[in-house]
Order: sequence, then C-alpha cells, then structure tokens
Amino acid sequence: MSTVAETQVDARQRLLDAACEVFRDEGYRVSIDRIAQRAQVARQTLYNHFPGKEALFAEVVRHAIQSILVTLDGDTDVRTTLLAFGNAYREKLLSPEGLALFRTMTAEAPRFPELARQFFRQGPLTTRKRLAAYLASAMERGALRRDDPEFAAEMFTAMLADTDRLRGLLNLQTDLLKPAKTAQTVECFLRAFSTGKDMQ
Amino acid sequence: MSTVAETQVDARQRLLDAACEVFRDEGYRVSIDRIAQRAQVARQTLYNHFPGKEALFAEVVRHAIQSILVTLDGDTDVRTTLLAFGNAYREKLLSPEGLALFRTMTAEAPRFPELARQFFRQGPLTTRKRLAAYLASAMERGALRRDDPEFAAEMFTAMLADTDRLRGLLNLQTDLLKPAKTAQTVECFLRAFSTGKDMQ
DNA sequence: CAGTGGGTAGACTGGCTAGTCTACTTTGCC
DNA sequence: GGCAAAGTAGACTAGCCAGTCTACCCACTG
Repeated sequence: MSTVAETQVDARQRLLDAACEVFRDEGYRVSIDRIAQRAQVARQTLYNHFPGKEALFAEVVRHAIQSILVTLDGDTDVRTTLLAFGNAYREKLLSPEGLALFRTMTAEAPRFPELARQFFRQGPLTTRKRLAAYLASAMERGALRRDDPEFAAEMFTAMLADTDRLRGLLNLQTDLLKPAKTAQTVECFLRAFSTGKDMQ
Repeated sequence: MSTVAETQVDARQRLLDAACEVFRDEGYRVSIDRIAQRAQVARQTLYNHFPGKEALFAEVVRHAIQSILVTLDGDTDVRTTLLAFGNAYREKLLSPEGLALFRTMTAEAPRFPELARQFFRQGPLTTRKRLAAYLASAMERGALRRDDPEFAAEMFTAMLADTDRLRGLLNLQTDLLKPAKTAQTVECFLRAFSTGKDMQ
C-alpha cells in the first residue's frame, strides 16, 4: 500500500478535507501552516498541489456550495412537499457547515467578488429557482393562488431561515432545528398563497 | 479657537467617526494606523483615548446598534403602519451601514461573543419585540387573526429583508430599496395574518 | 516664566503571515 | 543500482500588525 500515486491522491484529498474543516471553523484568516498541519502534510506539499491560499479557498468553497443545494420532489400534495423542502432547507442552512459557508462568503465577498457571485448563483439562487418552478406549476394547476412564483419563493425561503440563521451566526443557540417551526412556517406560507378555497 | 479641551473632544470624536467609517468599509481586520490616519491623529493619541483596538471596536459597534433600531407608530390602520415599518426596516438594514454592521458582527461573533449577544438583543431582538407588541395589540382588537405575535413578527421581518440582504452582503446589487417590494411583502403578510373577513 | 497636560512623529519589539528555497528522504520504476 | 517523482523539515525573505516608548512640541495655567 501507499504507492506514489496513492500518496498523491491522499495528500490532495487530505488537504482539501483539512482546508474545508479549518476554513469552516476559523474562516479565511486561518494560516496555511494550520491547514498543512491538519492534513499531516508539509507546507511545500500544499504549494505543490495548489497555487496558493486563494486557490485552495476557492476550491473548498466551490465544493461546499454543492452541499447546500436543496431539491424538491413534488410527488404528493403541496403541503407535504413544502414541508419536506422546508425541513431539508433548514437542515442544510442551519447546519454548522451551512452557517459557516454563509458567514465566510459574506465576510470575504469584498475580497472574492467573483466567487461571491458564483456562490449566490449556484447556491441560494439555484435552490430558489427550483422552488419557484415548483410553485409555478402548483399555481398553474390551481393548487396555489396565481401570483409571482419568484416572489413567493423568496418569501418562503426567507421565512424558513432568516431569524434562526442570525441566531446561529451569532452563536446564540445550538438547537435551531425544531421541526415544529417548519410546520408552523409552512402553514403561514399556505395561508398567504392558498387559493382561498382549500384552507381548512 | 482650538483650546486644549476642544482639541481633546475633537480628537476623540474624530477617532470614533474614523473608526466607524473604516470598520464599516474594511471590517475589524483594518489596521490601527489606518484609523489614526483617517482621524488625522497620532497613533499614540488613539491609545490615550482607548485601551486598544478591541475596546474601540466595541464602542463603535455599540453606537452603530442604536442607529439600526426601527420604531412603529400605530396611529393609523394596520396596513399603513406595517408599510411604514417595512420601509423603515428595509432602509435601515439594507443601507451600507446596516449591511456592514451585519457583516462585521456575524464575521466577528466568535471573537466577540459578548458583543454579539449585545448586538442581537439590543438590535434585531428589540426591533422585533416592538413589532410583536404592536401585532399583539392588533390581534387583540381583531385587526389581525389571533396567532403567536412573536412568530408573526419573525415572519414579517424575515420576509422584508432576507433575500435582499444577502444580495447586498455579496455586493450583487446596489438598488435594493424598491418601495414596491415592501408593499408586495405587506400584502403577503396580511394575507397570512388577516382575520379572513377584511381582505378586499 | 515655568510647569503640566495633551498631541505628534517615529523608532522599536515581538509576533504572525504567505510564499520561496534548499537539502534531504522515500518510493517505485527501469 | 540508478534515476525521477513526490514528500518533508526547516531556514529564510519580506511584509504587516498591535502596542510601547522616547523625545519633542505647543497651549494653557498658576
């Protein structure tokens, strides 16, 4: 075991994993040495695999973006679908990883404007587009009132995460994930966007 | 002019103003020298007035918190009151100063946990409590459906700012303040929290 | 006029950082 | 065995930063 090729892969992957952890825990300000140390690798090895700190950071972020995307399955009724989406959305965004990505991207957006744009488009915007598409179809078949689906999607995502995300970002609460809150939010959203006939 | 006392006051105030600007523009990472330079004051003068960088930062933040509070006047009907509140809320939070305070506090919360708690309680929480109190009174007199006013306040503030705040934090948009969006949001909120009889 | 309180400029310490370079070791292949 | 590719440890450069200290300056006060 531990051929040259394997060592290479190992080193690169260990570096990415280590960078992911340590950027999450301490933000971009963390030193290169800490990353190499955590990966159990010499500093020079890091520079063999990546041009520099910025490139490594960008790579880590691009990977992290993928892991906070949320999908919908619209097989069942609207309430059930939105409840599943809401729970998944909150789990992703309010997890330590989701909070850290948000914190880091907003903090470093001035330094990495292109990366910030990429984050927004491939992360929050993509998720919201998917939700909007689902809402549009629900509106068309009369399951929701006709309205601007983009706006409705903005409202729903905002309602799901905004306040608890701030609590999490400020380290004020650890038990952010109460499913009851998702349910309460879904009911609230449905009251605002139902057709008015099918509310019990 | 320019007596000793005046110079003193000037120096301290100029330092606070300068620190406010430069922390807003560049975050906590900005150097002490830049602050002193911007205040047109020697570095030693800064240390004569403040124990160090952290204390100066805390002072600036405590001042900034006050400037993002939003009040309500409940003289007119609910729709008008919420519209006024919504516009004021968005103006404060989506202004460069509001965005910078949010960005800085979330970025530095791990380093300043006590300050972060203070920010949350005296800023967002205070505003939301005021809103909740107003909503509670509106619910009691039958102008809104009976519901948890705290939850309703969370929903409304989330709907007002969440998405556009992210756009602003990532420097993706400069014209965040469209009044039409406030109005649209108020209508959405009222659909979710009206009594069901008085919607036109 | 002499002293004092505050401001100023700038040297200095000590520490941390990103990134480069050198000399060395290990591993696998021919 | 000999060579090449990759990793390693650590010295080194160059720069930034917070905070201290010294020596000087100026205005007000007694």
